[in-house]
Amino acid sequence: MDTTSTNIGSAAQASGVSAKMIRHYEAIGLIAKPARTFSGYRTYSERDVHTLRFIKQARNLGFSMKQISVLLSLWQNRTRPSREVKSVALQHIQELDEKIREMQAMKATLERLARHCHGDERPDCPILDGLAAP
Amino acid sequence: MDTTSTNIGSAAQASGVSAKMIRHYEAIGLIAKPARTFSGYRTYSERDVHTLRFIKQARNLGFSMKQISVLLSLWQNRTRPSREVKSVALQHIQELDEKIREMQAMKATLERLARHCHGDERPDCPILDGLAAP
DNA sequence: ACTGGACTCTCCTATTATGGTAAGGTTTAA
DNA sequence: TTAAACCTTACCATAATAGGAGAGTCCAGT
Repeated sequence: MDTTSTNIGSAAQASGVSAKMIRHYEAIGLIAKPARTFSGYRTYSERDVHTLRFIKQARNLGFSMKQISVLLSLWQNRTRPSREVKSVALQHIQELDEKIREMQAMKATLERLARHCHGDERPDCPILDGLAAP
Repeated sequence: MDTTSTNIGSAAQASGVSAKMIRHYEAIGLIAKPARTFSGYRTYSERDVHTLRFIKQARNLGFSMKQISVLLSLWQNRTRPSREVKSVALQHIQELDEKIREMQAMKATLERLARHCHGDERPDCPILDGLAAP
């Protein structure tokens, strides 16, 4: 293996994607099957590692694998219209926003219930009452 | 089956928990095994339906099944200290808060990237650049 | 040259909560 | 009586990640 090619362990180290997940991404077709050494070890070029880092960054921003699949092909397409990239991003922003709002609503309800709960030895509890209410 | 006992379909209807999930909750031991008719149909009392509604409400507030399991036994324990209920609730609020913050951070980053993306026919795209950056 | 430890391979299992399907038995209303 | 609508169990699937088992490989130190 030359200097510009590494095995899965150091590709994982360098990209922040676990070896386990690299194999998984290969299995689901997100990334291409890498070359193998004579003995069957996967080998990754710096370009491959870069791709993995791209995936990792996208995961860190909460994109789904499907979205990442789209982003990857746009990234690798030199003639993409940036409109398409932006569309994926905006859609994800909207999804995030919805989830954030849902969770904020849950949190607000819970805080209201918790505020009225003594939180001591006594058994009466507005939180349970709230959950049991119709 | 008398008037105070229903089959799984109407218990689902009345509680908002799908029949599928009712069976599942039984399988994982969250709820007790219900009585059965001679022919094997599950029968649910109003109390059972009330329990299912409790579970549904807790799910709506984002509690995990494990947390709901705890909440259920506290609910059914007349001598519970409300402190314990409040503790579960506060923990969940904290979890929600963490997730909300994570998603807000993602959203902020994405919005920053998207703001600088033309979103037209041209291929250059700060969003992809951001994802590809080290 | 040998050996042990670190690495890799594939395959299987689990997670969380939910939905679907299939094949078969039951109840109910017309 | 029969057809629709219900119920039963037993599978499989989802999304993304992690863990382990058992077997093979690579390398550094002896």
